[in-house]
Amino acid sequence: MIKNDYHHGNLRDTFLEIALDFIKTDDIDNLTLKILSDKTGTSRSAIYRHFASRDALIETMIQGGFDDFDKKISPLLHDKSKSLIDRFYLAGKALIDFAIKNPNLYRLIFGKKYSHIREEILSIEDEDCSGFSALKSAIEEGQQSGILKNEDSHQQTIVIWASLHGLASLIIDGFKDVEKISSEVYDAMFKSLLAGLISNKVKLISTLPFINKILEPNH
Amino acid sequence: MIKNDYHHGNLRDTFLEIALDFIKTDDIDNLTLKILSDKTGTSRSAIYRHFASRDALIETMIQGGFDDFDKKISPLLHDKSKSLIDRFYLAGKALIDFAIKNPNLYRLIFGKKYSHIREEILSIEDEDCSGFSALKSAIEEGQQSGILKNEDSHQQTIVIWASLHGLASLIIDGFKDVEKISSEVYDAMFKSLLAGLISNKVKLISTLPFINKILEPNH
DNA sequence: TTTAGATGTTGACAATGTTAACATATAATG
DNA sequence: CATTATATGTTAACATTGTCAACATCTAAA
Repeated sequence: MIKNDYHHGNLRDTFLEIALDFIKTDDIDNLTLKILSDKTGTSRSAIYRHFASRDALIETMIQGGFDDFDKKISPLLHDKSKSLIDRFYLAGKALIDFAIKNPNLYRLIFGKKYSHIREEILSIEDEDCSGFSALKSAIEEGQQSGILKNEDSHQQTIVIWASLHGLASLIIDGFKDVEKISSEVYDAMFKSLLAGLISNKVKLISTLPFINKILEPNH
Repeated sequence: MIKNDYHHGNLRDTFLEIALDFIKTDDIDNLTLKILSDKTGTSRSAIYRHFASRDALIETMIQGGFDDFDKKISPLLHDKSKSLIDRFYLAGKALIDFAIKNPNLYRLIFGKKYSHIREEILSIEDEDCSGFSALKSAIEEGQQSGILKNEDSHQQTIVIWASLHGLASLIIDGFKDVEKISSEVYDAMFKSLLAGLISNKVKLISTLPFINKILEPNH
């Protein structure tokens, strides 16, 4: 391991750590190379020995962030020890939570500016690791077991994903009215989504009291 | 009117026009003062006689853009010559259309960066002009006439708004899969939202064949 | 006609991302 | 061990950016 006055030893990882730490409290646009060099005690151009450009650093951040995101969402949808409805509820809530806890990272991952990186990741990504794919699988599972209406699963997946993404965005993008009641609104949205998804031929049971109330016949 | 070699005559409006024209095809981040000065044949600092800063220009753009947006959405929801369901459908589609036709403006208006301006506009705005308020009124109208479930109208408004905003965002923020089938997904989302909203005690009729099909009892 | 105010220019500033040329450490090779 | 190639870091410069102060010019009011 290289480590002395001249060589830092692990600059690449340190830059990434600092950058990921930075966007916990500030927007990526405000991250300058000077901040990175000051915090590492290096020169402003040292970063170019480890990343082709500032954008390349950010793209690496996105890859890591996407991984974190998938790891929080995907397992919840795959967890067969829970009912399908519960899994949907918890995964959706996890998405909102992730956005609230990491607003700048969430925006970075799902925003327009670096969408080419996201699309690249999505195209390479292992099917079962992706949160989106996991949601689609769960929906198809529900359709096969007769719990959910038998409609185009890809469209259904997008509808749900879009709804959650929209709510997350409103919450973290400065819509104060929404931010205030984010928790209740998520429950309301889940109700609405469920009503649009479930087949009315099957009676469901959830372990979450809140959800059972929704599922009652004459709600 | 001031107009000669030295004085442009209407620089302020011209700057705004150029800027609004610019974001038809490019992101606001790429709009520099040099672009504005080159296109007007003025110096790079001329803008400071009309706007306190680059941000101030952008904030003015947002005000105008928000106006345009409201003018496209609000009337559709207020148009009592159409059935409530039709109004919902058309207003939602208009929102998606606006985003697709003006992606950079849409992002500017509803993004995080200038949310303080948006919040200020929303707090001042005439209730009936705001698209959000119009949606809320329409929902309450539906609740009173028994068409819609009688739940918290503010929450319902946010749920619908968030869903549409999420779909619009996915479409314009580089999710190629969603962009491809944006039209069909909107219809699917509308179905889903409707299922979550309508009271199952009342039979509805829409003039849109697509919607009537959804409303059939055993769909 | 004089003068105040509005509007535009010039030249400078610091901050930014980036690059080329140079410096120094480590690692590989003989 | 000595030599050399490679990796890593520094320095100094560059163009671009938003911004501002000092100055210039035109319009409009007194």
